Amino acid sequence: MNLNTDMTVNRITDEIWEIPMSEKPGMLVPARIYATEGILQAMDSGVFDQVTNVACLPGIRRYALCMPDGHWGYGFPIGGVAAFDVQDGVISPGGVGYDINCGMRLIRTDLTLADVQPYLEKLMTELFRKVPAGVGASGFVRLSREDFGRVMTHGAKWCVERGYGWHRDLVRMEEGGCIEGADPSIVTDHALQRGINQLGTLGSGNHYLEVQVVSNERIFDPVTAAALGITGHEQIVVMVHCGSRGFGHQVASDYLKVFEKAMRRYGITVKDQQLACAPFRSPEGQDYFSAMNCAANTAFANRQVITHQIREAFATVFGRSAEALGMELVYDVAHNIAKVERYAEGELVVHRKGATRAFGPGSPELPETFRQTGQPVICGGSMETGSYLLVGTDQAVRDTFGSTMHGAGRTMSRAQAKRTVRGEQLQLQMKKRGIVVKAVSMSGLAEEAGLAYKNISEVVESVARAGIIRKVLELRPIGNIKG
DNA sequence: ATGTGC
Repeated sequence: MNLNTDMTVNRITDEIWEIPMSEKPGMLVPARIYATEGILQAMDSGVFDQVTNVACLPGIRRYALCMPDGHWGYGFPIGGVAAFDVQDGVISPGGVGYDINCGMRLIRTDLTLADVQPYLEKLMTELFRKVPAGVGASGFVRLSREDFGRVMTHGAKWCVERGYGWHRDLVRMEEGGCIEGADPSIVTDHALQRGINQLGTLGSGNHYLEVQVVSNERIFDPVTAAALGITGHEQIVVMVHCGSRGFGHQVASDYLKVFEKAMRRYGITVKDQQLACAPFRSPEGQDYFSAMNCAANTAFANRQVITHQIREAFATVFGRSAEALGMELVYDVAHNIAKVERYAEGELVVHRKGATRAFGPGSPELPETFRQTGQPVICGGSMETGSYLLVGTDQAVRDTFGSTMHGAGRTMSRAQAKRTVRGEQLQLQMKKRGIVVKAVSMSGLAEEAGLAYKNISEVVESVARAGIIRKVLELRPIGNIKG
């Protein structure tokens, strides 16, 4: 087997690979990578280096994990999962990522492809107008400092109370769209200033809003699909990928600085400065956790306001209310977050960075709505290929701290993609293939070309065979809004 | 990801 590492990588099963503790001095647990052999061989050397660095962090339990969409990231690999004991373990901003509570949202409709096709251009124009996108974009919601504080503490709940969306949306979000223990007083003024005008904005990079169609022949589990509101027949859905924008970015930057100093104070050494961390129980650790939760709630709120704007755009174009169009939320799930969860080892701080929670039907944490199906997992592919709706399993809870993959995962750097693809040409080609793209930046569009990403079907297949999700259905894009 | 640099 030809891998991009000199380390010993042992095959545990066809989809689970383990790097033993003997491969790097200081490893406290083995590292495990979930991937088919093909995907493992394509993984960059950074994944092997970084996942074994994570395995050296104080208080880590069981394994440092990486999902099949994994690639090199800041300190931790993107696709990384690591759980630390709440008593003797650490919390690390690099294990969450700069975009705190970057996540996915899926909205169903009663519309079909035939209903939407004649109005697709008009719909995408209206969505592009109603959902501000691009670096530094401001939203339509004007907030006082007090109100922004409530967004930080109440998340999507604040939005719903202000008329941005429906009360029944809340049950269809991880944590009900509102994480407890967010204290706005420990957020810097700088972060507040950056975030206060960005509610309801998409952002840039790989963030997008996509109109998709359910491929009838690609419904793998019709019973679960129906339970989640998707019955097929070329049904139209809307997917949103975005996070906490400048606010979360500033929170991450602020605490990385704090943690670099704190590490010296607590005598913690790490393999890479980007793994800066602090004991979870320390004042610094608790402050970051609280500030991170402020950003996480802001991201839930951001996706909630965007949902409101999407519903308005559809209502305008189709001349019926969003309720009449059946625009119910399917689910909203984070893929950049740290959370305290209980496992066999006790209470752990589970870091998921480019990894999605995937609780199975047996999880008492899940609301009644999902106790039969398991928790929905939304995986966005590249804008040229498909996306997936999956559900978590009880095996994921046992094997991977209730975690799975989050998307296709890059194979090509942004710079390389820009050298290979021209945005204008890509937009034209996609139009010919029936995908209408509205983009703020043409170079940004080129960076997100499908050829820069792994084959999402193979990535999904890895985790399906490993038993840490069940496949529900695949979605195909027909319209995309990009920052 | 990001007022895409301290």
